[in-house]
Formats: sequence, C-alpha cells, structure tokens
Amino acid sequence: MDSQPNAPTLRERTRRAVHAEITSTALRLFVEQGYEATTVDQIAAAAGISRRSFFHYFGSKEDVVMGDLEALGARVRETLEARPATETAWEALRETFIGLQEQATDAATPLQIADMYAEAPSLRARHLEKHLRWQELLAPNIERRLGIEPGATADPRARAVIAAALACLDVAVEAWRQSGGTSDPVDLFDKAVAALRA
Amino acid sequence: MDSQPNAPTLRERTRRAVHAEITSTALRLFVEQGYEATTVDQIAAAAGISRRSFFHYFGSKEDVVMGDLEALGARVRETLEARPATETAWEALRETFIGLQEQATDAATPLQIADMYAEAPSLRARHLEKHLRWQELLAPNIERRLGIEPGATADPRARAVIAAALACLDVAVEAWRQSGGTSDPVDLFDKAVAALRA
DNA sequence: CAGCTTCTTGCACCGAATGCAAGGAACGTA
DNA sequence: TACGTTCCTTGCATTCGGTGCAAGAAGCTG
Repeated sequence: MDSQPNAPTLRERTRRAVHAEITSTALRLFVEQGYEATTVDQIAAAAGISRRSFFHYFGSKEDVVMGDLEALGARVRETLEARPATETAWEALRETFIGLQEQATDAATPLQIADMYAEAPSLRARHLEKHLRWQELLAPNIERRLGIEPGATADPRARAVIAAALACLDVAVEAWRQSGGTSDPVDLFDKAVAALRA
Repeated sequence: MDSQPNAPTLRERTRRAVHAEITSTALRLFVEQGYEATTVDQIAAAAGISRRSFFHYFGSKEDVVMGDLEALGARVRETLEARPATETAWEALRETFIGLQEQATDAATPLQIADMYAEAPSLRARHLEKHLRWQELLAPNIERRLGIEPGATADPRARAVIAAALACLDVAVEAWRQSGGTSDPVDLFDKAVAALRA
C-alpha cells in the first residue's frame, strides 16, 4: 500500500524537521544578537529541545552555519570533474565556484551569513579549514588539467593553484560583503585572478 | 652606579624568564604527547606555576606556539616595506617570506613545529587567521607595487596577490614537511608560484 | 503483542578561558 | 630604612562548548 516507494519513515521525517527547525532558529538568533553572543542553551531552548539533543543533531555550534561539509565537498568535487577536460585549471575552477552560489535560507540572507563569518573568528577558521579540505579533494583533477603526472612525489603546484583560486574567491566575497552586496562578486573574482596572473 | 643604563628591572627579568620557561616546557610537552593531548594544567604544573598564572602570560594555549603575533606582523610589514620599490609585488613578497625563517627553539625543531600545526586544527586555524591579518598589513605596500591608486573603493587585487603568495608559502611548507624536511622549501615555493602564474 | 532500534534527556564531567579579590613581593620615594 | 604604590601570583567561582553514559520513551518490525 505504499503510495511512495521510498517513503521516508516517520523517524526520518521528524528528524529532518527538527534539524531544519534548529537551523532556522539558530540562524535567526545569530542574526538578531550575533553568533558569539548566542549560546547553545539559547538555541536549544528556542528550538524546544534539550541542550544534549542539540549536540546529537550538530557536532558543534559552528556546524549549524557550516552545513554538511562532506556533502558540499563532494558536490564541489563532482562539479569540477563534470567540467570539460578542455578547460584549463583556472577556467574549470572559476565555473565550479560560480555554480556554488548558496541560496538564501528563510532565516538569513547570504549577506547576513557573510556578515556572520566576518564577525566570528571561529566560523572563519572553519571556513578556511574547509578550503584546505577542498585542496585535497580537487587536487587530482587539477593535476590532470595542469598536465602533471599523478606521480608519487608531493607536487605542490595543483594545491597552489586551488588555494590561490579559493583565495581569490574569498577576497571577492569579502569585497562584495563590504560593498553591502551591491558589487558583482563574479567581476571581483575575475579582477582578482587577473591581478595575480598578470 | 648603573653598569647597564637601561638595566631591566628584576620584575622584568623574572617575567621574561618565566615566559621562556613556560614556552620551552609547553613545547617539550607538545612534542612528547601531542598538542591537543596536553592540558594547560599539565603545562602550568610542569612549569611550576598555577593554572591562573599561565593565563596571565599567555592569552590562550595556542599563543604559546604562535608567539607574539603583533610583533611578528610588524616585522613582516617592515621587511616588505624595506624591499626596494623597484621590485614587483611577487618579488618583494618572495624575499620577505624567505627572510622569515623561524629559528629553532631549544625545545622543538621547525619540523616538529610544522608537525604540531598539521596535527592540531586549532593551531592551523590561528595560522590562517594570522595570514588574514597579514593581508591587511601588507595590502597598502602591495597596492603601490601593483600601481593601484590608494583610492576609496575596496579593491580586491592586492589582497588576492598577498593571499595567493601566502597560499604558495603554505603548500610549500606542507610539501617540505611531508618530505620529512629533506626538500628545499624555497624551490617548492618558486614552483608553486610559477604554476599559478603560468 | 514482543522485541529491537533509535531518540531524548539528565547528569556528571572535562578543558579552555575570564573576573575578582586577597596576599605578597618588588619598586620608587621620603 | 620605612612607607605607599604598583605589579604578580594564586585560588575561587563561573561561563561556555563539548562528550560519555545510562535510563526511559517512542517508533519500528516480525
């Protein structure tokens, strides 16, 4: 009698619902009173769960903002690998990053999220760690595009290109944030890349 | 009767001595049992001071490894500004970073320090934050070298170049670390820069 | 219904970090 | 030398993020 073949079980549905509830509640509080000024206890109370349960849904306070890094990392990697092999490393990275535009959640606009990152050192730290992880994930593909033998030696070139591209992305986003969201991030990114390859 | 005109007072001397004692004790413990596995209580006990006093000498556990970021930042900035104005941005940054080789302390070799950073996420995070700070400090000088008007608009180009150079430095150091300290970091740095400017 | 798994919760605990106040040592000065 | 000021050390209490554990509730499956 399954109208839905892969109908998610009740547990799964409530789990997702609670997860979403915590996220939106937390983001709302973060925007209202700042990330660091908001405690986990407040989030839990506002979301109607216990402090302990919060840590069953999220490994840390930062995770609420960061989202699922595993999934995002995989998506980025797949996007890059889906780019035609004829594209250069820089072209492929550019298109991959542009396709990464995070959509606004109901509780916080991208600009508010960016402001949160700017305000909270621990969030920025996690963000940069995420980029280190991406270096690993994207390196094989970029090595191929650079014409580097996938040899044994730890060649720093692919990672350098990825890290530089991510750095351009960060400075572009930061400049966009400081403009209050009025400037064009893609244009800023291109300008940044052009500057360091000049 | 001052044989030393600017003779440091006793307080100052003991303060420096205690500071150095904590540093070497902590580094020894970090190398022996790992950074994260070492608690502040252990350090304090081994250094013969109270836990509370430790936090009078260092704002955080990380600070013991990081050193005085203000002073280091100022040094980097001055080094860059001392480079001849005829050098390009990349040349000046290269020479600035090369002159930055941290000398080994008595308690830990540069390679052991590098391994510590690789092991401890919180140290890596602070390291990357330090680089963000350097972006600010070095940006004015690099803007000049890029021929950018020090205008009002938040131009991402200088920061992009600095961030990219720092990224090259990081991947070079990481490759050097993974080679067990056998490869030449300067050579790796140059290869990294060449790769992304090709 | 019975039995298994999963979720929630409270509790105790750890480790980093901060504010406060009291006691003591060093310092500059009369 | 004596005295008041300043700085250092310490303990104590507290905050906050995060984890292990165990008991009970609730969903799931045969």
